[in-house]
Amino acid sequence: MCVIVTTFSRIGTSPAPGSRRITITDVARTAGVSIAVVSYALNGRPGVSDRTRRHVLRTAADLGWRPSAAARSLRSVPRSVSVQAVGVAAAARTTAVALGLRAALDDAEATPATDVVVDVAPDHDVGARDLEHAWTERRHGAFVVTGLHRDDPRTRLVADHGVPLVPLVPQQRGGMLGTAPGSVPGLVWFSGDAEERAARYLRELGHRRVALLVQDGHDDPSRLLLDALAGAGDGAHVVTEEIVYRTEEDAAARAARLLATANRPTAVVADGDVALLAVLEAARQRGLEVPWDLSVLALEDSPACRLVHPPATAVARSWAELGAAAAVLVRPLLGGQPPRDDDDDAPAAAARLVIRGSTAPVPA
Amino acid sequence: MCVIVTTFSRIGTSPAPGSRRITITDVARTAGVSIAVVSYALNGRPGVSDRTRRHVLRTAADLGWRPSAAARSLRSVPRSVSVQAVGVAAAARTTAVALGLRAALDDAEATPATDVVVDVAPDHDVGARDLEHAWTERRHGAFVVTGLHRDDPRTRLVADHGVPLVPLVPQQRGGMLGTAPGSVPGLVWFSGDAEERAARYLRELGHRRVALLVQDGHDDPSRLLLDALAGAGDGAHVVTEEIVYRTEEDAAARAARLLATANRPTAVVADGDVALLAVLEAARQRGLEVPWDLSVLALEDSPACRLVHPPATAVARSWAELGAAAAVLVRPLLGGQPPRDDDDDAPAAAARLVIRGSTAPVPA
DNA sequence: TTGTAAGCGTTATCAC
DNA sequence: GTGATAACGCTTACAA
Repeated sequence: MCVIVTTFSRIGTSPAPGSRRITITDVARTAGVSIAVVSYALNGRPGVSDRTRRHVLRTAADLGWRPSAAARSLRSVPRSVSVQAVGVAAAARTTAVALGLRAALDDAEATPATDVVVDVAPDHDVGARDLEHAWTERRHGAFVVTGLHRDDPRTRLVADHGVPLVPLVPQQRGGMLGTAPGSVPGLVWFSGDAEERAARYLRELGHRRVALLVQDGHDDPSRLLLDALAGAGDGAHVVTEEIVYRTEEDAAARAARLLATANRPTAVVADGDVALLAVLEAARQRGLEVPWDLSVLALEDSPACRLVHPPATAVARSWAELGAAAAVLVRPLLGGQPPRDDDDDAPAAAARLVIRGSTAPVPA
Repeated sequence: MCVIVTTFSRIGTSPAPGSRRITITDVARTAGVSIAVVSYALNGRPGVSDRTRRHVLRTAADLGWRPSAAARSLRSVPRSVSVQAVGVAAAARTTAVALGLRAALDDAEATPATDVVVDVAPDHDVGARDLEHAWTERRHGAFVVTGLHRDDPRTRLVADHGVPLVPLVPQQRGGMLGTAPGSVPGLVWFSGDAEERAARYLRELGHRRVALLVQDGHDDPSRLLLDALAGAGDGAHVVTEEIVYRTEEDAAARAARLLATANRPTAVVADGDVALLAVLEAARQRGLEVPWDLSVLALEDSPACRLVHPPATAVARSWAELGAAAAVLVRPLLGGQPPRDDDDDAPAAAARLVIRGSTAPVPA
């Protein structure tokens, strides 16, 4: 990034702590050119002879020059991206997005390196405030958000403050967000119809009473699933029930209560590891054997899905892949260009249904 | 933060996207004072009359002024902290640290708000490079790291580049890091002797063959536990075995193999959710009943520990609390002061052993 | 108590 | 192709 540092001249040359920064002025003086030339050379801009450019690059590397993020941001769009995580529950997902994004951005031969950071907010409202502040303070050049839901306070930011938002939505296009009034430009979404396939799969297995166990305040690919379950096809009516939990204790309690009801669901959809484990434990307590007495389907694949018994059928979304796809939208924003408006070729990552052992036909 | 914005005058006044930033110059002009006065007033510095200060604050709020992070960082230490997460596995923990830290930093009446971000690196080496770059580019004022292990490349950064590091170590003081050659100043650690208590507990239950299932490349509170298990007390010798896994598949395979051995351990210590679930499933497969046939102890409490059956005995560390404790060391760094050297009153958070149903005496 | 002005390290616009 | 030089928004001596 920035400069391919031929580091041999710096071996053991630990810059005395507290010593003055090395600036392009130093590089210019050492190289015997003006700072303008150094700037051009360092940024790979035309207008410098190749000889000079090489010389400058060499000098900068020898001196151990590194750009000052602050000075740079003072004039142009900051070369950093913030990915927002709302709540600890979203940590793993957001981390994956950040890793995918940084890998994709690094790929580019683009000289100036970009920094990808995660902003972690306790809830959606604080998250919205975070974004507004970070943007008005010009801390980052682009803001990636996940877990947008209908009426998410963060949606308004793009209209109200012009925040360069890149929303990642866990659903295929045409979902609620694409058509909502506060529609946001520059969406990135998952391709494929994993939720619909999951719904069809459950229907085909004969399930007619399905419950969803979802965490409070979370985005709802669950809604897509509900719609798909309800939206007939073969005419058979599916009774659905959405159960919202807050803590894992709560999840356990609700799962237990759910399975204790007279006509309990024949299938339960869990929105994450917590819900999954809660359902499995509730089933065990009541002596229900998964999948024969109860089918369980997870809406987010994870190591836990693969480790529990039986391994859980799950919708697998590669958040890292989605983060990488987001790079296409992030890059122009960092270049100071306006967000793309043509949804048509919005980048996407594939979501798919992974069938494992936790789902089976309804017992006869 | 910064200013208590009496927002009534901004209702509906969405600053036209693309409009020029509001700077202290604007505030100064509107308020009819010089920019120096505005700066002093805004930063709560002495040298401004109360009347003027209120007037300036009021004007800034009315105008919707927000500081420019870049311009500020250009002269002083950036008012932002980076918390580094190495790998997705550390995501939840790091997120908790960040939340705790930001809560603690917000608490302070300190006028200038601080931004806490998470830097997520795929591995320790990239993490070290990240830190070096972020520091030489002066992106943040302080860097919090967790999961330091012996010979961690990041340890050298403080000596080599003067990086203002605040390491969080998951052990009580006097552990390996405190005495290692590359000793780092300004540690924050957990108080209490949870690992030793865990070891003592297992010994008291009669366990003499204990295995540890730990992820590759992770920090080792496990080592503390091993030492404590080995370090006698009652003379009885405890045979320990450390098993390192990489992926969750690997964990499952190794757990299965471990329990299939002739004289399998009577207790297994898992370093996280993945290891815990792997062991539980391996036990189930072999028809071993936890805790009667096998005791399981987790080295990191989590929702999963509370949801599995039986609920897992675990060492509970409040990473959020530790993050909050770190604020004490972070604050002076953001003020441009040198790191504290007196380990003596290093802040700490409590780690404790939570005994649940997954551990029991060795069968007679 | 307030104002003026010199930086901070870049980028960008000019002349040369 | 290259070199001065003016921004960028803020902090901080120092002068008034």
